[in-house]
Amino acid sequence: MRLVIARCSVDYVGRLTAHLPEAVRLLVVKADGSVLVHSDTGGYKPLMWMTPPCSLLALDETWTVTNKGGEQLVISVLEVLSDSAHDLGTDPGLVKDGVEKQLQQLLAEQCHVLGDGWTLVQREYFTDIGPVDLLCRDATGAHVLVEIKRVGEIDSVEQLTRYLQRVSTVLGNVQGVLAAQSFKPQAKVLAADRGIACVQLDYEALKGMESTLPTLF
Amino acid sequence: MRLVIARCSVDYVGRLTAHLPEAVRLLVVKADGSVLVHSDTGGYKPLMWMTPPCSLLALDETWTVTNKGGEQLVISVLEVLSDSAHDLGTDPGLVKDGVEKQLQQLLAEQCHVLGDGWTLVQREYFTDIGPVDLLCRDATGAHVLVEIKRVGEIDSVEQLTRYLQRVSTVLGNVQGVLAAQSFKPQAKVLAADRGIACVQLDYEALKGMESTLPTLF
DNA sequence: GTATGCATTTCGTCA
DNA sequence: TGACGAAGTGCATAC
Repeated sequence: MRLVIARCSVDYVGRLTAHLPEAVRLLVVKADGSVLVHSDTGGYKPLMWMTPPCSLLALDETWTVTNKGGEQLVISVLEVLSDSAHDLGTDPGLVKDGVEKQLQQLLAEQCHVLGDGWTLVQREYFTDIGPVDLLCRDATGAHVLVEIKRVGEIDSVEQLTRYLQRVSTVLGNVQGVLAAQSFKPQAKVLAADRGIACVQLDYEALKGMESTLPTLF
Repeated sequence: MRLVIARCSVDYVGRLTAHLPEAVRLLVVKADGSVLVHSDTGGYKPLMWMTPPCSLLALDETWTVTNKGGEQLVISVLEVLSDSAHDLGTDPGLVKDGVEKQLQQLLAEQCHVLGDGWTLVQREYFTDIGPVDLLCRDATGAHVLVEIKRVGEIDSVEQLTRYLQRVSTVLGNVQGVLAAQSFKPQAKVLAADRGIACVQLDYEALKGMESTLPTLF
């Protein structure tokens, strides 16, 4: 990894065209060839960048980073204030505890929180337009499709609507439930309009109940 | 901006929990307090990060970055290989040439490319569920709603469908057109099913015609 | 390789 | 400030 602090101007020509006027910035050249241009504010996102695979050609003060798609990042390095290289080795990668996946698993184990007497038929129930998070039966034995999100938005309602239409040709009349930790107002309105129930999830409560589950058996 | 190359392990507890085993990485502390942890591969996105506003507390080998929302990034700095600070000053920010906005403007000026004799009624036609990109009339004087995207996807069809339903109560029968530079196959299928036309846009041609327009008058 | 859906999405705009 | 939509979205995974 090469780190350069330099006064520079940058131009990007690709999916859009963009220009950075002359200023002092951090240039990061990673081992995989990717290049990041960072300023001292606005965390996370580089001002400009090129994702791998790409190649860097440095001729005098002009660095040109080119992509397979023909996108180009042209950096005019006007003054180098610092330039260092470091060998970091390969990164073991991160271990993360998913969000929606975990919600899905917790709800699969505890789908009674969606309604009394509800039972799980199948998790990741597959249709020809994609997998439904949960297929359940309510206390009367009727099928219910459950879509799980961290935030319930209008797209989630549309998605579930498509699943319901698709599945109804196989299972007959099927109810829909959108389960999420929070909901956007428009999503609630549209869901109500479509006859889809919105169930608010309490992540901590679900986790808490899960941890007590093993002791129950 | 402070740049540290260090052997470290990192933990994030917040919207999810994640862990990075010990390895050599780049730590970036920006002037606004934000912290980035980068490895030598996988451009653009940090392995872990904290976006501003946040505060960094460095006690011995343990750096703790805390967020207003209570999210925490805990970095165990085991060995410092390099540590430098640089004053970058404020960045003038970037100038970018929009994509969808520009497509919208170009089409507003040249909506005849959508169909012979078509005229623009209004750009950003406002409904109570959001603005429609273009409201036009075709050669017969019938109203047409135009939704413009860079890539036409299934969501675009759903969005336009909602607009059509909403607007039809005001303007009577209204046709819909989805205009984009490219289309996902499923979007085309759904659009056909909904009676919505898909028009493929040639960005370069639109720009070219625009540049010639002034000379025509 | 293309298509689909998630993301600690991030980031802007606007009511 | 909150909601909503776009992003050079990036990114993993399933087909």
